[in-house]
Amino acid sequence: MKHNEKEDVNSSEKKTSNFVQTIINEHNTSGRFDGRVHTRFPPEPNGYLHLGHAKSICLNFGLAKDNDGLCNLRFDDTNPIKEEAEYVESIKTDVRWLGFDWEEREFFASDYFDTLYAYAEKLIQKGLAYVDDLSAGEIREHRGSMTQPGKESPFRNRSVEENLDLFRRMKSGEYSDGAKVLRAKIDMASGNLNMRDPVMYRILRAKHHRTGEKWCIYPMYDFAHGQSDSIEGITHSVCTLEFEDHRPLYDWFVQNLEIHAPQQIEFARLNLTYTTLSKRRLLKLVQEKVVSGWDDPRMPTLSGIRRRGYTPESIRNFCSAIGVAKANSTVDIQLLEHYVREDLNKKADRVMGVLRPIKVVIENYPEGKTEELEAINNPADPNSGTRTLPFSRELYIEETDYMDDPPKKYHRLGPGREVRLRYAYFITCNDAIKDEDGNVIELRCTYDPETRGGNAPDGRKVRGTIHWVSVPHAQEATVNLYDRLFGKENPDEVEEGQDFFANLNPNSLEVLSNAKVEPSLKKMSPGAQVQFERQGYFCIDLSSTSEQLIFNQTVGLRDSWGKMQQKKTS
RNA sequence: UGGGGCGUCGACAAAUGGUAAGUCAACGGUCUUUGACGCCGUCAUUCGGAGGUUCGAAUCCUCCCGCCCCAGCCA
Repeated sequence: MKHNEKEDVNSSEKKTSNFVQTIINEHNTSGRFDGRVHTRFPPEPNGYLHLGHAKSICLNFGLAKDNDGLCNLRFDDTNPIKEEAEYVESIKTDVRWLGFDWEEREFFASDYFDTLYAYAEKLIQKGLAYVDDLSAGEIREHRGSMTQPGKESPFRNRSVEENLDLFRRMKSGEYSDGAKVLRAKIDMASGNLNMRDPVMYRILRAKHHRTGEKWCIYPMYDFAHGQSDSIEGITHSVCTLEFEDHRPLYDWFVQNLEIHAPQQIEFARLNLTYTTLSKRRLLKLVQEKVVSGWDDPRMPTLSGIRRRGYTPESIRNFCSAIGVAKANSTVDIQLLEHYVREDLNKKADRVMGVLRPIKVVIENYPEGKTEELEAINNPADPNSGTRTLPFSRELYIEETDYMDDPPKKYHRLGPGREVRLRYAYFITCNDAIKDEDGNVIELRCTYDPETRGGNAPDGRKVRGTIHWVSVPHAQEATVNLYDRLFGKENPDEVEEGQDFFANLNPNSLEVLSNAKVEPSLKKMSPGAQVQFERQGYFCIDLSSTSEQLIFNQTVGLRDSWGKMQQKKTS
C-alpha cells in the first residue's frame, strides 16, 4: 500500500459517504443553505471525552472538511452544577489531539445567555411562553403519561404583562430556586411529551464556571441548543438519536423566534463490546477508584487511550470504518484494535523486551566478551534504519519460549532443541536448571559461532526465532499489561441483584515488574511507541523516568499460536 | 396501549427499481530471522416475515413481527 508520507488529516483520509452527507447533498441541490455547510461539536463540559465523542467529532469536523465548510467547538454549559473549567480544558486538549482545529470558533452556550434571555422575552411578548408557579412534582403530574394527555397549568393563561413582570423578577432573584419556571406554551395534549409546555428556564443559584454569580436563572438544553446553533449560523446540527423527539421543539423555537433555522440530524451513538461509554458510569469508575483516573489506560476516554498508546490516526480510521447510520449497533472492540495495529505497524520501531525473563547461559561463548549485532528498526518502514544490539554470554529470554516437554508444533526451546536468537546466533539447549519448586530458572545452552547474524552457512534451517536481551546490558522495566476492563460483552447490562461493578474484569491490569529491555530504550521519553517483537505494541508511560522505565501495553500482536493452544484446551 | 425511530453475513456497513460493495472476525493457503506484517482464496441465490405492484424489488405498496428512545426544573 502506497501511502502519503505526510499523514495529516487532509491527505490520508478519504471522503466517506453516509446518510448525513446525502441530506447535505439534497440541501445543496435545493439551495436551502446556499451550499454552505457549518457544523459544530457541542459537548457539555461535565466529564472527559470518550470514543463516542470521537465518532461525533470525526463526523462533524469531517462533514465540514468534505464540504469546504466550517465546524465550531461549542461548550453546552447551561447547567452550572455539573460543569467545570477542568473539563473544558481537557476537551480542548482531546479534540486537538484527535487532529481537529476549530480555529477561532470556540464558543460557549453561556456566551449567549443575554441573547437567550431576550429571546425568551420575545416569546412571552408573542404569548408563547408563560411563568408557571407549579412545583416540579406538580408539573410532572400535569404532564400526563405516554398514553394520556396532560392537563394545563392553572397559570397557563397569565397575561403577557404579568408574565414579563414575573420573568424579570425571576431573573433579578426575587424567588427561591424551583419556585417558578418559564414554560413554552405549546400543546399539553401532544403525543410528543417534549411539546407539552416544556420548561425553558429554571431558577438555580449555582456558581457558573464562566458567568459566576451573574445569573440565577439558566436556560434548559432545549431552549439553548437550537438558538445557539442559529446564532452561530450552523446549517447542520448533528446529534444522537435520543434527541429525535426534540426536533419538533427545536424547530418550534427557531421558527417562532423567527431566526435562522438549522437542520437537526440524528445518528446512532457508538456502542463498543466490553466497554461502557456512559459518562455517568465512567465518572463512577473514577470516583470509586476502580481506575486510577480519567486517563487510566483501560478507560475508553480519549485521555485514557492516548495514555494507552493509541494514535489519533488510528481512532480517525476507526471512526471512518464504523460509518454513520441510524440503526443502533454495537461495534466489536477488535475493530478498534485492528486499526491501532495497522497504524503502529507502520510507525513503531521494533525492539527486544523480555517480559517474564529466564536466564540463558551460553556455555561455549567466551566470558566477558561482548558483540554488537545489527538489527532492523522497522521492516515496514525502509527509512527507519538499523541499530546495534549488544550480545554476551548471558541472556534473558521469555519464560514461555522454553518447555520441558513441548507439544507438537511448538518450535521454540526444549531439551536438545535448536532455535535462532533474533539477529544473533543459533543456540541449542542442553540443560534446564530448576528451583526447588520445579520452575525453570536457567537454561544452559551452546551456540554455533558460524551462525552469526542468524544464518547457517550449511543452509540448516531452524523453526523458531526468539527474542532476547543481554544480561549485563539489560535495562530493568516495569510493564503494564492490560485486558478489557469488563468481562461482559455488554457491561451496561446489569444482572438481577447485582450492580454494574460485578461486570468488571478482575484481571484487567497485570503489572510485570521484572521485565528486561534492550539498552536503546533507556533514552526514549514518555509517549514513545515501540513494538516488543513477538509480543505487542507498547508505549512509555507518562510517569516513566530513566531510572524507572514504565511501559504500557497498547495492544498485543495477533497470536495464531496462542489462539491454537486456547482452542485445544477449551 | 400515545409519540418518534430502526431491522442487509458472527460484528459494523454500502447499494436510492436493474440483478447484494467494503472492513473486522472466522477459515484455508502462501511468505517469513517477529507463530507478526504482507499476499492469495473461502465466507448473504438473499436483505425481519407474509402478501402485492413491476419485465425486474433490499429498494415501491399493504399487513404482521422484533428492537430502541421519550413522562428531568439533565444534556
